[in-house]
Amino acid sequence: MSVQERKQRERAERERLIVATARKLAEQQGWDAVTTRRLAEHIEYSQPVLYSHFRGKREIIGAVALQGAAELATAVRAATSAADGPRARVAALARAYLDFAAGNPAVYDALFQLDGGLAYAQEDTPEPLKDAFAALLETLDEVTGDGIDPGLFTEVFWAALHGLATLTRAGRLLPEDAEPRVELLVDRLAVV
Amino acid sequence: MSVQERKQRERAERERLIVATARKLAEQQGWDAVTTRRLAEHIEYSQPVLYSHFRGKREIIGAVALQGAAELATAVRAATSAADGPRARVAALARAYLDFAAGNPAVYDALFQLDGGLAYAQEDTPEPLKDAFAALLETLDEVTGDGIDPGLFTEVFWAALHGLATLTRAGRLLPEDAEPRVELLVDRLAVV
DNA sequence: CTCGTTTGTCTAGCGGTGCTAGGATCAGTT
DNA sequence: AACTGATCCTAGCACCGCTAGACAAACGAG
Repeated sequence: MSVQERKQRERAERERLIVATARKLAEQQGWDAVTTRRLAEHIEYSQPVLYSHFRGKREIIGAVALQGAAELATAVRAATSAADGPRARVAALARAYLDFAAGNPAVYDALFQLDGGLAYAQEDTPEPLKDAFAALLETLDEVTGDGIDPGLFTEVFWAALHGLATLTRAGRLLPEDAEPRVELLVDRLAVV
Repeated sequence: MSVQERKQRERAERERLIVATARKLAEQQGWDAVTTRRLAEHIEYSQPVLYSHFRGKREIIGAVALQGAAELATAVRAATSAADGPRARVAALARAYLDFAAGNPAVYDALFQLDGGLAYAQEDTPEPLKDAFAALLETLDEVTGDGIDPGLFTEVFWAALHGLATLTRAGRLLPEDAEPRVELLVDRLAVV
């Protein structure tokens, strides 16, 4: 019995190692550099071992994405809870979101840019993803305005943030004007 | 002399064929299906011929992107010029943009999602890209509001549209509520 | 303690990718 | 008619995600 437990623990530990290594590698050199061969070499196992933990590369990306969703939710909640007043909370949320995207580009890609095989906006959406959306909604609910569904408003606000994050990171927007963009977005979208 | 001209014409024709085929293939089966081998087979030449026209796959994607930018600009201008009043023009712009993204997903990917090796937001940004941005700015300029730089406002509005487009296409947002989202976005962001 | 059995891991290989070197072929010129 | 240069293709490189099958280590039973 205890033998099985030890083995299970070791397996779980190795799985964590795989995800952490994939994430580190992606953060350092981009997801293109995260090949199954390189990943296997870094964890000091052979390639097929990866497939005893995950169905394929997609699932590994998905695992990193779920980690990222949890961290994003935490970051957003930490930022909003430290701000006073609805306007300040929304601005803090926006900055926290964009900072997360800029600070963890590979994780953000895993979440929203790459195919991690995760279901979104559905019943079987994994909990961390729902919770990240909930973290946004908690604060944005305050500034939704009359007659508007808070969920819909959150979607729109989120889309705007996502657009800013991705266009900036892809070089389509210059990062210098990030702050005035946030100010404008918050001033217009949020009903205070 | 005339011989050289004919050859040049034929070369240009073949280049158009490459881009058109890449685009069609991408639109039908996604960019993943656009491999140099498949593309070469479709144009009935061998693989290396592609490399006598383009540096690599990136540049082919870039060529499709430039085509798309021109069409996007045209679509936006057509939609806005058919609408009466600033509010209606902005709403028409938003719908035209999102329709374009939904109707030409592969082209939209080439433009904003994939690496086509194009420069953005810089001096040497290709003309079609600048012009597509200009097409947005022309209409959004009217509803920017006092004290705000129209360019900055256009960036923010564009980012919001881009977010809606990409999140919807990736299954992160359900397409059913597209219209109310547009309404909300226009009502809040545009100063009429 | 020894012997099957099960479990785990690795080596080797499949079909695919983007890209390129080098030889063959064909057109235009003299 | 022979040369020359442009043009194109065959073949191959190193890499990709993924998997079959051989092998070894660890386990439980007698």
